[in-house]
Amino acid sequence: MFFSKSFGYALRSVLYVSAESEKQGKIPLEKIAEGLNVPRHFLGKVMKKLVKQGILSSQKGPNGGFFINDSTLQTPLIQFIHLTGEDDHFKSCVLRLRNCDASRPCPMHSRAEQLRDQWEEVFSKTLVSDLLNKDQPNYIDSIAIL
Amino acid sequence: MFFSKSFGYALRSVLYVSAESEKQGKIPLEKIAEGLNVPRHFLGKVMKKLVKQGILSSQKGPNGGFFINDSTLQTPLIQFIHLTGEDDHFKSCVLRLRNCDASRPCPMHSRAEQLRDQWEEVFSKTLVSDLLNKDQPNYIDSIAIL
DNA sequence: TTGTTAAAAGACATCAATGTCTTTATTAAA
DNA sequence: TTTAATAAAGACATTGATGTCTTTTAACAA
Repeated sequence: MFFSKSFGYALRSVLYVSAESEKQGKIPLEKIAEGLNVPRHFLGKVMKKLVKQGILSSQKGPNGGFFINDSTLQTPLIQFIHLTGEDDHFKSCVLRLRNCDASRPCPMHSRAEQLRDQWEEVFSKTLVSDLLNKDQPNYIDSIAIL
Repeated sequence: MFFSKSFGYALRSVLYVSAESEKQGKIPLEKIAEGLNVPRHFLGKVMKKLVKQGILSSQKGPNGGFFINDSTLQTPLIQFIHLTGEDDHFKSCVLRLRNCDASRPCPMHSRAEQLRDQWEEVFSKTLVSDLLNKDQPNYIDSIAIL
């Protein structure tokens, strides 16, 4: 029921950049890492994936940094699961049995399947924009402290 | 949405011992490890915890092994979560933020809380006996292959 | 009592996720 | 064109979960 740290870093970073880029333009890694209290270089690797996957854009050089693009706000959360390679959270058996499926269900199969399907639905239908609360004055605080 | 391997080993072992102990008496570690296709010595550590926690009993020496006790079949699945120290699956923030709670919710808080509560309820209400299907002739097969 | 069996315990190995540090590549500004 | 800023990439370290191997402890049987 737990996703990786990388997942959390990725989602929080996108929310951070989305929220901050209204005031400022591009946000450098340094600032994201400080703002979210996250290890800088490790975050760098996560950001790289976000850019490769097209969720964010980046630019090198002076005044460079990360910024949102046309798809950023419409990104469903399940994309962050793909990013961190945790897709099996929605597929694989809770007991980690290989040949557990509808035809050969493990004792937990049906109970777990319902709950997993609900998670998958939430993560497929919820978009980044749904998590952005621009009315909340201290929105950044809600994603800041690790 | 994923629990540890230890969790799976523990639950499957208890189901295995419960099912097998009808025919035979005590089940030695060796046989459980073979029957479930699980690394023997690692399983030994998991079994030790199951005994310490009172979910199973054990006896050393010739004809010894693991066997069920009065509480085994009435054990709720959440006990296996306690065993493997994964309680935070039901408590902690999906984004792993420390100060995320009802008063300072992260953007994922409410969505995740509902789903986590449902998992917790299933794991609290489902007992080992609910997963034992004695009518199914090849019940062991359903928990056997890793 | 002695030997054998099996759980319990401990020491170490492996692996993946995470984290740190350094180097390279690219872009804008001077 | 040179320099500085910044993302990208790579090498290595750390840590916790998992796995293997050996030693110790306890219980039954001969």
